[in-house]
Amino acid sequence: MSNDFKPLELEGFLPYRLNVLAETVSQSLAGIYRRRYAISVPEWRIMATLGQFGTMTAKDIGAHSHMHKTKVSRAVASLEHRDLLRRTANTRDMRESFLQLTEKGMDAYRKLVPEAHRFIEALIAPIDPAEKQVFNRVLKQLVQRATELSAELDGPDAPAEG
Amino acid sequence: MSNDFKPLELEGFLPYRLNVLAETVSQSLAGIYRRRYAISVPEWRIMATLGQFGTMTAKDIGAHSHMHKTKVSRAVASLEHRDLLRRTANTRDMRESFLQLTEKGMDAYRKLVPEAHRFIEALIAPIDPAEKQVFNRVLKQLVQRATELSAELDGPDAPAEG
DNA sequence: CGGCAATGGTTAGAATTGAAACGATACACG
DNA sequence: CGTGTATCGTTTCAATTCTAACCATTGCCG
Repeated sequence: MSNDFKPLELEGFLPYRLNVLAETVSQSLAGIYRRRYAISVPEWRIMATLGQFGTMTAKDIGAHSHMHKTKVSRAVASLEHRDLLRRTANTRDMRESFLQLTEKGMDAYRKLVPEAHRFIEALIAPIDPAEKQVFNRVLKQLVQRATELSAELDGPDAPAEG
Repeated sequence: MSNDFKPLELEGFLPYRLNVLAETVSQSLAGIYRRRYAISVPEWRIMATLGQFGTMTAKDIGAHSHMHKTKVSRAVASLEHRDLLRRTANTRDMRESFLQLTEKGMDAYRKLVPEAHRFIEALIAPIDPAEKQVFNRVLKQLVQRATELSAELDGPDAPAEG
């Protein structure tokens, strides 16, 4: 067992840094949604998904927006309650229903999207375009790699040692 | 009113992507801490901070590790309860105390750190070294910019405009 | 000194979240 | 058909986390 102990600095530790960045960005942006439309992050994700695809089931929304089904369920209920979203029964399969934005929901969506774009612009303004591209590419690679690792570590193993 | 509506795709939306990455990475890594030592993320952050600096107050830990004081308070209590951390009164100011890892805490720390390093290695293995550097630089820029934006949006404003 | 605001840290209460249990529907298969 | 299993979505319960209130102590200033 090697005793060459490589120290760890939290502020340079990638998972920590990613969390801090994600949280800071999320908080700022969520503040915009919330202050102007009282929309939460889960609700925003649903609106973004429906705004993009028109009509979807709760399950598909969850898969696309990376959200747990209970989170989707609750956010959908909240949006429906506020007339931002409408359910339509799927007569072919009564377990699920089709979800879409109402006219009011579309209005909100059409106002939110440009604000989101502006926010992103402000965020990445100082980044060099070439580096931005690299960043995007690496980000994508990391997501893929993290997903693989997650599957590896989660699936097998777990021999409750110690 | 301009109708040139730039669509938004969630899967390409930076805040969303950052959240998904941070969460995936965090989950995987947290699984390692938890399975082997029953240590949570807040607890890990505290151990990492104390492992790096030796002795600190709860307030300083919070500042350094970007955690809310209640989170620090509870995680410290849990670590203390398990003899991984020790408090020492500050006789100069009885409101705070000095915190440090116990010998047992240091042992755990010394085992955790190499595992964390291995995890990071596995995570960034496929990334080109040059691009890795760029990624790091951009990541740092984004954190700074997000912090600025956060302060701007949070501090002033909020004139509840239509 | 003596009051009073500020600070470090804990505790209480409310909100958010995920796991597990559940109800309803659909599908497979004898 | 009729029974058993899988699936969609909701609800319930427990854990985590934030906001606020709080306690003890310190520092400021008259």
